[in-house]
Parts: sequence; structure tokens; C-alpha cells
Amino acid sequence: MPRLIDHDHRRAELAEAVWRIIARDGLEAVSVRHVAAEAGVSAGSLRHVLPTKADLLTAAMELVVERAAARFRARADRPVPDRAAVLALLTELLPLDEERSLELRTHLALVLGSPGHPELVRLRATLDDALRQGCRAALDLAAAAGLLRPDLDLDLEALRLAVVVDGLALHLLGPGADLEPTAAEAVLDGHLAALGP
Amino acid sequence: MPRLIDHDHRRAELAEAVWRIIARDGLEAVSVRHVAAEAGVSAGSLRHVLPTKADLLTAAMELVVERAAARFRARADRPVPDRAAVLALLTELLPLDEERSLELRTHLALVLGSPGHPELVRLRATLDDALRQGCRAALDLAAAAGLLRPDLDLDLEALRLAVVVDGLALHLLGPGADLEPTAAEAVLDGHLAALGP
DNA sequence: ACGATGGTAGTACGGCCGTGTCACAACCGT
DNA sequence: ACGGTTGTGACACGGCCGTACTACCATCGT
Repeated sequence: MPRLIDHDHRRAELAEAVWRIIARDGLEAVSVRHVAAEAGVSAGSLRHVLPTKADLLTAAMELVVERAAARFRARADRPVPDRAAVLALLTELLPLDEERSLELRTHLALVLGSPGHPELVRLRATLDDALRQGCRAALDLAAAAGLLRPDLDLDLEALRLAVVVDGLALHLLGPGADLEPTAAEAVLDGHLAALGP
Repeated sequence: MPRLIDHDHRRAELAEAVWRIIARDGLEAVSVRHVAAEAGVSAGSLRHVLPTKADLLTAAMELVVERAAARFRARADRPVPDRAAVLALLTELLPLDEERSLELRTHLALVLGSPGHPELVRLRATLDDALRQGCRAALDLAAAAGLLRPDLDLDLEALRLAVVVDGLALHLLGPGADLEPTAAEAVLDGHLAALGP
């Protein structure tokens, strides 16, 4: 078989296989064999790329961070002048499609499901920090567009916004989710309105 | 050994053992043997009370729902006249001590960690519903005390408040938590203030 | 063209898992 | 006092786990 494969690409495929298993069968179903089967490779082959299970979980989490960062970067680079665009930027942070739902489920399942894994804890902190900074950036844009009352404590409001976004995300995740996407958008819209003059 | 033991009491002990294992070692470490050891009984003995692992997880989740409901009932029964009391009622919903942290970790780990378990999905819906009703009740009390603008959509605000509470709870949960309890209370206080006239 | 290189797949091993079974010990009603 | 009931603990079983090892093979550099 081919002498050289793209390791990064293979790692991403395996990480996405982990995502799907976590979303479909839960964290407990994540085993080397299941992931290999889900990704369509043999278990022995998987071990050449990710030698241990901990590496597997770390790779899954790293890809979450990477994808989320890339998505936000793509959004934030564009000039964002009006209210609808700010709302769209925030909506981007919600798990409203399959990929983002998979990512968030993975993120939460790993963070809550395996404490004592230092790498995962570090990556969680990275992600939380990015969320807060993203909310802060969105607020700065909104402020520049004159959408915000001038007397707001932007640091506190960024934190509050991040909390709202994460809370919405949590309630959007099925199964057993109790929130419709439209309701989530309504909450976000109402929150932004409450920050206005 | 004694012919009659209190089954409910034993179930609660075992459920709390599950909580501790989830918080300390993660969901993957929850096995019949580990739980039995944590609770100080033999595995065979455990099986007389909770025959299968699914029963074990269900019992753990049921105790979460039960304790949370009892705690809220104890708070809500008291007359709640002023702003500080409303804030205290909401703070009650946050994982600011060991027991509530254990409960929330269990709740989230189970909901996110084992999809396809119908009983857990049902219990999650129960809990989410209770949270929303609790927030609605708190808002009603605040409104009766004249702490709210009269033009608010209380249903939407209850949802937003529930989202804030859950978001705060999520960020308060260690390890890797990025939120201090005082910051969480500040967010809650700011949120309540933003609802005022 | 042909070894060297590096990915692949199959197998093996020790360990823990969930669950079933069963003999035994402690308490109850009679 | 004693037989029945009920909780207990120990073991057995089949299965899946993570990991290690080792032939095999397609490609690449020479």
C-alpha cells in the first residue's frame, strides 16, 4: 500500500470517527476497535497514527478546537457593520448543524467524562477562553456600530454573553433537548436587544 | 446479616457512590465492582438492589432529580420578598458546594455520555423542565416585589434566565473551570439588574 | 531492478467488564 | 426453638478492552 499517507489527514478522519461514535453511542463506546471500524481502517493501522487511547481522545478534542477556531476566524475577518451580522456571528457559536453539534457533544463528553486527563483540561481552557474572546470581539463590533449602551461593563457583558451562548448550546443538544433553534435565536436576539440603548 | 435493610437508603448510598466516581474518575470508571467498592459493599450484594448497570445509572440520575427538587422546594416555600432573596434563590441553582457540583457533574456526564438510554433522556427532560419552572417562579416573585420592568415577556425571560443559570453552572464545573463563584454571582446580579426598571 | 522504508492487518495476551449462580449466615414469624 | 426468608459474598463464564508483536506488501531512492 502507499508508502506515504497524510498523517494529519488520517488523524482528522480518526478524530471525526470518534465524534460520530460519541454522538451516536456515547463516550463509553469509544474503543480502539470501534473507532478503527468507524473510520474504515484496521485497529493495528490506527495505532501507527494514534498509539494509545488517550492520544485518540486528545486528537478528537484538538480537532474540535481547531475547527471552532477556523470557523470563527473565517467569520471575524469580514467587516461586520450591522446588527444582523453581529447576531449571525453569535449564532455561529451555536450547535445548529450536524458538524457543530458533533463537535460540542465531543467537547462536553470528553471534558465531563474523563477528568484527570491533563491534555483535555488544557484544551478545554483554550476553548473556553476562545469563546469568551469571541463574545468580547462581537460586543466590540456591536459597540462600534452603536448598538450598545455606552455605560456597559464590556468584560462582564462578554462573560454573560458567553454564558448565554454555552447555556443555549447545552439546551440545544439532543437527545432530550428542550430547545428549538428558533427559540435559541430568539433568546440571543432578546439578549442583544437588552444591551441596546 | 440483618434480614431487612432499607432499600431506598441503600439505593441512595449506591447512587452517591456513582456520583463520586463520576466526579473523581469519570463516567468510564463507573462499573459494578468500582461502585460496590466505593459504597463499601460487595458486588453481589449491590446486584440485589440494582440488578444491572443501567439500573445503577438510572438510580444515580433519579437521586439527582430528587435532591434538586427537594432543595428547590425547601427554598420556594418560604416567602421571598426582596431582591437579595430572589438572588439567593437563583444562586441555589448553581453548583457552589460539593453536593451540587457532584449532582451536576453526574447529570451532565450521564446525559452526554450515554445517549440511547431512554430513562436518562426522560429524567433529563424532567430536570430541564424543573429548572425552567424554577426560573419562572423566581421571576414571578421578583415581579411581585416590583423588581422587574412591567413590559417583559416573562416566558422568554424565564428561558433566558435558565440558560444563564445552566451556562454559569457549566463554567463553574472543574477541573479546568474558568469561573470564580464570585464572578458567577456577579453575572447573576447583573442579569437581574438588567431586568429591573 | 531491487533492497530499504514505512503502512497494514492479523493475532496474542493479560485484565477488567457485566452478569449468572449458589452456598451460607443472620434475622423474622410462628 | 426453629424453619423460612432475605441479604451476602464468592466464584465462573463469555466477551471486549488496551496494547504488543510480527509477518506481509506497496511504494520510493538508488
